[in-house]
Amino acid sequence: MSSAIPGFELPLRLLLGFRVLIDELHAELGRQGHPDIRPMHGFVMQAIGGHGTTAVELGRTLGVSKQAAGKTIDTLERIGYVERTVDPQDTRRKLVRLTPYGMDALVRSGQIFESLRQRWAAELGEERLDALVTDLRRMTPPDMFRLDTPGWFGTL
Amino acid sequence: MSSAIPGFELPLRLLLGFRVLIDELHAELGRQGHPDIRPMHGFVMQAIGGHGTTAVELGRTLGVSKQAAGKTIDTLERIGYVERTVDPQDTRRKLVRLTPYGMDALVRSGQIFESLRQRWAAELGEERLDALVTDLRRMTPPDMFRLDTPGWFGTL
DNA sequence: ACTATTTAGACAACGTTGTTGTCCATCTTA
DNA sequence: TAAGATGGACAACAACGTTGTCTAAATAGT
Repeated sequence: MSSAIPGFELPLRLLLGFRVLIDELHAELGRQGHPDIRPMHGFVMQAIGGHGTTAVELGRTLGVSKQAAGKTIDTLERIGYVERTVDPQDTRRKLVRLTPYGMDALVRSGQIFESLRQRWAAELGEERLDALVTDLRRMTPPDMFRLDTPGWFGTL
Repeated sequence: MSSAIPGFELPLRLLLGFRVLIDELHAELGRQGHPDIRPMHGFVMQAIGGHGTTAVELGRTLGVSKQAAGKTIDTLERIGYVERTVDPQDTRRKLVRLTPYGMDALVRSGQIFESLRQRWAAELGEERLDALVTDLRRMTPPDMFRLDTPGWFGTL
């Protein structure tokens, strides 16, 4: 299309593919009782994981400051996806844990992603989809959790 | 790794692949005389294209408000990548055009993307890379220029 | 031709999310 | 026990998005 130079297409298609999956995820999450969740939140909850974390730790995982992580936690707490509890071992720390509602969103996200993957497999064939993921795995860093994308794009 | 559910990997790898390419692009652009350019700017300049545009038109292309497009143009103007000229046909309109410096960045971006693509081809094989792009083209919308990604991610 | 509507752009106010700097309480270490 | 490191909160600021309002200019309708 408008980009005559073929090199432009590779990054754009990667981004578009990501967008399509995320948009479909959130459309479906909205139908399944999670209308307020935003793309970023899924990443953050994935980073929080099942065993909980702290603001500082979360900031490190996401590649943002502890203050930014704290604000995101504030938001997720406000809409009911996480809760803060004190750490009896270390009174300074506040453990951030997913609420049952948050766990529900995370589980559903996994299921929806799974069904989206199956849709891609039905369209492309399991073999080619495997090849695609395998090739991407080969060209990308091994630690999937460099999720500092919010902010990485967009800031001057 | 941490995501036990395989469906999570597909979107993350797509995003990671995009990130790797964009990060390498900007590292190289920095070396080639464009240290101040940001990921978003490449997209915007690509959207502006060779024949110029206006703030309203640019906003529509990028999927943001005309005010947001105007602010981005302000920034690009300040750092010397675009210039505004009046439209003699319509005195209300201000045509936004790439400066020679901006054109240089766009041309270099194309060349760098091209060499990155070649690196991927060397690693994966031309055939598999073609298959990857072909498959992504199949699963993504045809209009590559829905570049409203700045803001789409990240906002509550 | 005159008026009414639409359109382009500028300006202001505001919300969100990131940053850095500062401060205090608490844990760790020497 | 004293000194340093760490977790978290608070404030100030910057970047970038939004909506609303306003003016000037082009276009449409009568």
